[in-house]
Amino acid sequence: MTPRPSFKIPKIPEMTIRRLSVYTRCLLQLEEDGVKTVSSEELAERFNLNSAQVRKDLAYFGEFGVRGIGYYVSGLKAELQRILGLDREWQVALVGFGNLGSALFNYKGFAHQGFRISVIFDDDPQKAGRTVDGVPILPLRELAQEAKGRNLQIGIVAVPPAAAQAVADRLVAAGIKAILNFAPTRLKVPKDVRLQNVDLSIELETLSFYLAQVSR
Amino acid sequence: MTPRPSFKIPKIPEMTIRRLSVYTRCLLQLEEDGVKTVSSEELAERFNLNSAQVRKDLAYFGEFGVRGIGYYVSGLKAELQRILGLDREWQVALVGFGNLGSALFNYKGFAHQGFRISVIFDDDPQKAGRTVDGVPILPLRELAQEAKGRNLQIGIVAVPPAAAQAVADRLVAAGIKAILNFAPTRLKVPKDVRLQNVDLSIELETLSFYLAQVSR
DNA sequence: GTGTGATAGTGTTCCTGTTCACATGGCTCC
DNA sequence: GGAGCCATGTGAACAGGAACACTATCACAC
Ligand SMILES: NC(=O)c1ccc[n+]([C@@H]2O[C@H](COP(=O)([O-])OP(=O)(O)OC[C@H]3O[C@@H](n4cnc5c(N)ncnc54)[C@H](O)[C@@H]3O)[C@@H](O)[C@H]2O)c1
Ligand SMILES: NC(=O)c1ccc[n+]([C@@H]2O[C@H](COP(=O)([O-])OP(=O)(O)OC[C@H]3O[C@@H](n4cnc5c(N)ncnc54)[C@H](O)[C@@H]3O)[C@@H](O)[C@H]2O)c1
Repeated sequence: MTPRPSFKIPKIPEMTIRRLSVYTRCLLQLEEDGVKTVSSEELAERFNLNSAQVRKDLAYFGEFGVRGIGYYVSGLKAELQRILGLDREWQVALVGFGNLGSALFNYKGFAHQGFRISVIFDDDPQKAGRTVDGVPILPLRELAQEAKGRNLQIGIVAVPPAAAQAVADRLVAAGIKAILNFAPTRLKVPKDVRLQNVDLSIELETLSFYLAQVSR
Repeated sequence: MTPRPSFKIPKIPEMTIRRLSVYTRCLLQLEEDGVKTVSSEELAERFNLNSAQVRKDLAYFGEFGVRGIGYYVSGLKAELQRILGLDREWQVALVGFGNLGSALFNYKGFAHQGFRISVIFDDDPQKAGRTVDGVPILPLRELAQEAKGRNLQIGIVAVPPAAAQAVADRLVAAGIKAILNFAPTRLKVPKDVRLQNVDLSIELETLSFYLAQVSR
């Protein structure tokens, strides 16, 4: 019944994955600083969370630690990068090259982690046809053929809310299995497509809720 | 002991607040479409979640519904906006006017929800001193005095990771109680300051984890 | 005014994720 | 080579949020 490979994966909590990401970043820093080993306790206090949490998160994927010592920084870093799929390059399609889309494109941090925006789609005739930093901007209708030719694996949706579902449908139809959505819309996608939403309004409204509470 | 007003607030789950935000957006749409009432069931299926969830979320704050009918769209919308603090205008300070900062500034959606970016801080001498759309860009050192004069309540951190903690410290020192952080850094702030992080690397890495899993 | 149907509100159960606590087991030093 | 150390890995307790199922309540029809 499960579409997952059968050999393992005892169901990993979503939050664990997010923390792995954070640990990885921390390990990169530690490695740079020349630190060789780190304990779950040390790692935990940097993010003020529980050391058992850290151990449990890591133990989902294997026994990376050494009792009495801790974890070897570069070994663990490599393991986590492999687990998170950061040991390879992902081809990313950016859809929507407006305010947000261009900010994302110009941000160099993603490329360092192996996320390569190799093509941009935008239906604005002023933009489509141009090239930025050697990356072509194409009309959305060319998505299907480009997806295959470029082996696109991740789609970023940075178009206005009204266009978001249509764009997502196209991405899905093109065989893309992972979508990062910035539009404030609840997109419908098939179960085998992983959807991650970033909704800045929610973040701001959480803040204003808090402020409204304390100022009442 | 609790700094919260004593009359109510039986501890609201974080996720409830985030959902209120989503409900509000949906209600705005429904109102626009001329829909007068909506049931918890209808509301729930739009986000594929449970109708009991919706009712419980709303019941934390009062009895807004009418049994046998559902919720009156515009009444509920107004209530939720009040609860989320969207019935007033918040003064927002944007720190860092680079790729991301300018995308956020140019986005008009926030202003409609009452979040007004009334001043920008950036230490780049090429930027500081200028004005964009009537909003001044100032060096960070002027934060303290501006915070009082402009009654700044929310700070957005959009500077490089290395500068983020220093900026956050300044925001805190200036009396700002709510911070939205885009830098991939775990900021340390006092307990009475509400911190909301948006970490796009985590979102992308969650996607690549998923892709790496299924392709194994 | 009363009956009926529909839906909100809520106590309880269930389940997932977090924390605790301890036994396990590799490393080091004598 | 054995003893002691010390941080890991993990089963069990705990907590908090989500789902369920039931009861109370309201609108409306007759
Ligand atoms: N900019 C921000 O800071 C910000 C903040 C929060 C949310 N968002 C959301 O992110 C999304 C993008 O925001 P933005 O500010 O970049 O908007 P924008 O209007 O600046 O850019 C949208 C781009 O999408 C393109 N586009 C429109 N329809 C398209 C289609 N069907 N196919 C291909 N391209 C299409 C447009 O040509 C334009 O270039 C929006 O959904 C917005 O709500 C943005
Ligand atoms: N742009 C993106 O899409 C993106 C994506 C993910 C994360 N981020 C994060 O968001 C933050 C901003 O990214 P960006 O791409 O806009 O960077 P950027 O370099 O384009 O802009 C940073 C701005 O901050 C200003 N600044 C630097 N130090 C400052 C200080 N001490 N005080 C005041 N201003 C200062 C700089 O002058 C510059 O204008 C970074 O932390 C980055 O990691 C950005």
